[in-house]
Amino acid sequence: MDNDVLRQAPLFSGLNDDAAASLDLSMTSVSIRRGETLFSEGDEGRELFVVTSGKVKLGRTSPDGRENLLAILGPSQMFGELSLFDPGPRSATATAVNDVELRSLSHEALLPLLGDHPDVARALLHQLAARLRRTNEVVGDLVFSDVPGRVAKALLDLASRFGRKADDGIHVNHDLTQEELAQLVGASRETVNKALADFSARGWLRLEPRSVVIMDIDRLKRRAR
Amino acid sequence: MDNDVLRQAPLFSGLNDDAAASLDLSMTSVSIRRGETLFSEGDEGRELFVVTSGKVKLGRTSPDGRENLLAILGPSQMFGELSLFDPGPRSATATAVNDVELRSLSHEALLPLLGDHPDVARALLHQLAARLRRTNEVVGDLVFSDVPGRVAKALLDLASRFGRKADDGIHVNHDLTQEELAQLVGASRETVNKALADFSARGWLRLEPRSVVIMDIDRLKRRAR
DNA sequence: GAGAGACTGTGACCGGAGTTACAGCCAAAG
DNA sequence: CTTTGGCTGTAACTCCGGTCACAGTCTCTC
Repeated sequence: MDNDVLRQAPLFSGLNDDAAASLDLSMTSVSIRRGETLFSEGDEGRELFVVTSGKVKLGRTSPDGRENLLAILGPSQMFGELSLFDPGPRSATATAVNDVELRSLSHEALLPLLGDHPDVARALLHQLAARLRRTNEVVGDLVFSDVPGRVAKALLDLASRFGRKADDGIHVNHDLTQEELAQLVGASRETVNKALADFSARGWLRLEPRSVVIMDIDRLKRRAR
Repeated sequence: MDNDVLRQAPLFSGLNDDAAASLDLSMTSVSIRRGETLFSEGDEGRELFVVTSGKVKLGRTSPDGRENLLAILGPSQMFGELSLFDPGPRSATATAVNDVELRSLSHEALLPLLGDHPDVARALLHQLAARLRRTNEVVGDLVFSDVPGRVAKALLDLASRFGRKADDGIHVNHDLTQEELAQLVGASRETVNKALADFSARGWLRLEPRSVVIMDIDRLKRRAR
């Protein structure tokens, strides 16, 4: 198995090398380009995906066409498993944020693993529990925090996953438009723009297209909670 | 095993009678009264609970003391499993809404089951996936719906779980104060009261203390989405 | 059955954030 | 190079819903 990124995915965490290699063989590769969608809300589909490179956004659309992003997923992260454990149509749409490489695993290939490798079951339960915790926190933020607070929090989350330290600050190439960032925090594009402009005016960060450089992470953290 | 309610809990769904009976033996009973709390956010604790009678609310408190309810749980429902699969302090506070009977299962007693009974693992994955789906929907509602819409939706949910059909409508004894209902939908008590008063004025429902009678469920459904 | 405390019902006020409306800007396409 | 379309930056206007402030009602205790 030639892929470190894949090996770090929670799905593989309980497997020895042999089992991992054999699981890898039963997966297939997919690649999609920025803006293309992998599956849509309402689709049938029983595969699970692991990102090997690039970023994917998971979103839902309201009856009147507005969109809300549930998550931005990067390398090693898994998605699409809900329709697998809780059979039913896909509950969100998966779209490439930039060019993306994925590995996909079918329902049929995964189920036997659960019996043979209890550690896989445990890893998946762990994964879902962690996601549920995180989502509960998002609910709390929507209820308690104002938009600038949620923007700050989203930036910190993106920074922790995609940020790279440099002399002039933490470079976060999130690849998201402000529109997408707004959908991620559940606010309008304009309001998010003003929050960012404000943070920038205070010297907490520098704005760049589809990217920010965080210069004062402590202030940002304080604004977030 | 003398308890049908327990037998319907997802935790037991993959077990034969013997296995269920033996699992039951390793659980202990707990009972608490209205207002008492079972565990609090931040506590250590590695047990999982199943409600056998009554209702429990799961809530989180913001730094400045405001509260948000994640769920109202009734008979056969399970909670507290997050700290079990994703070790860490409890992420919510569990409080009795009325007098409650519970069965509790420790970490140590559950883990071996996962290996021995793959169906249990599958049932739990199913359960968590369903919860995650539901929670994602709550996020969508917070972003897209106004307060009356969320109130309508909450009432419909409570009705589907605790409602009883009668000649004059669906009686929903939710046992929640309007304050608690407000915390459940993420709004202020006053705004929720006004939404309820409005629904009542339109003849969609009748208000009773800690309870409502839904008279026009279709209108309510239309208002909800 | 009187008083206290909790819950419900309503109004006045005000601020945060959505909506609308443009004006730059940049990158890709021709 | 120019044009076009997508993205970013700002301002004016409006309104939903939170806060504050009471009044009315119900229930439980003494």
